[in-house]
Amino acid sequence: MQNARLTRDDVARAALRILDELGLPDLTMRRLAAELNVRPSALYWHFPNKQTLLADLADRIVTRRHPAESASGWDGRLRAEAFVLRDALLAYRDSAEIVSSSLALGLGENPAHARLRQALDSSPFDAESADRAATTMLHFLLGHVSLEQQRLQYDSLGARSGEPVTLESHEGDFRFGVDILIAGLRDRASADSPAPS
Amino acid sequence: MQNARLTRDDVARAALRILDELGLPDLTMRRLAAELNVRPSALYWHFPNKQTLLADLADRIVTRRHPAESASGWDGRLRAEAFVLRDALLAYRDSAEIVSSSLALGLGENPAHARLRQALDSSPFDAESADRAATTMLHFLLGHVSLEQQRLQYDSLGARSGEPVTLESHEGDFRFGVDILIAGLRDRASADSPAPS
DNA sequence: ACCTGAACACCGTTCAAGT
DNA sequence: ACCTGAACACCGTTCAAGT
Repeated sequence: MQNARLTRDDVARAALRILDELGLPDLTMRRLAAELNVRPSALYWHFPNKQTLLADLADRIVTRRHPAESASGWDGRLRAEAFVLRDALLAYRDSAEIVSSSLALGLGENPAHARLRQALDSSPFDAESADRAATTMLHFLLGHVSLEQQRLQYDSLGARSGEPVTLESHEGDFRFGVDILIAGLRDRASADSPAPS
Repeated sequence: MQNARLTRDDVARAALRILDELGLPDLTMRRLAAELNVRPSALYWHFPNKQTLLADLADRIVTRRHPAESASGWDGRLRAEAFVLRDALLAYRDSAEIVSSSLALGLGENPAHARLRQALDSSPFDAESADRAATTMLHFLLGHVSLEQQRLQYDSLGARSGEPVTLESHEGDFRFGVDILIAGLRDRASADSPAPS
């Protein structure tokens, strides 16, 4: 049972395992070290601190699924990207919270934003508006999935008042938000480009 | 210098003071107790735990400013409510994060959601759509202000790459999102009610 | 009713020293 | 280069006991 040398990758992957087995609150440096048969201080050779590790996880979670290519038009692509991102987030417990806080800390360019932004490259919006549109979508998306994941955990834990809150209802809520946003963007696009007045 | 008996209200108000003087990370039960010249365990007579205290703060922050009445139409009211909520949040440091996590924990009906929802009472949407619309707006709003507050703190702390990020640019981003959302809702409202096809 | 004292069971992080 | 040992400076929470 000799331990092979640890790589940065080993650490991140073990962290992801703990994350969706036990959830974010139980993803402590000490727990992670124990999982890797190593003393906690060893982790600080591979990552300068916990925040950096979490940012790395956020990247891995978001990058896992690749962009949807088939959709047509900037609106179709933006919509497809939003759904793919939601799927990617739903694959790991508490992922939305991790991505949100990494976004807030602003460590590097956020890949989730970059992908939504890219879908808008073929749109009639100027760079500033495209950025804002991507940000608006991202905020809605993270807020929605964050809440969805918390509800799932609460429900599985038993105690919840009233309705069971089905998966379909969550997807319906999500579709509603995405559709509203895209309809609003289409409206602005047609107001901006053909009639500068 | 005799200490008068502590009330629940005293605790909450001291917490709010610490919050916008030092920020959420420094709002610990031990620091709060010290501020009130009391031992940490004393706080647990007034609040069962820290989460409940934070939920109480979230309520106070959101309820501080009262709803805008003057706007006309459900869209005008929704827009006004969104701007008032943003103002209320900007009045306290890290408030968006507190409101978000209280929302996630789902302690009681969220007052922020209730106010956005109320603005939609006069809209043509059915109850489910109105709920979804309010939720969508809330997610965007909290995500936006959360990021805005983090950026403000980062900038004031010095180290930041590139642009200074002005207050106006944040307000522009916010207006953009709100306008897109409302345009999308108007679009759906006119598609739903007059032409069922 | 309201609070203290003292403990329990934890955290993230640093850093000299080992191999 | 990679890790241990040991410490530092903290957390939230509980609960018997005091007043």
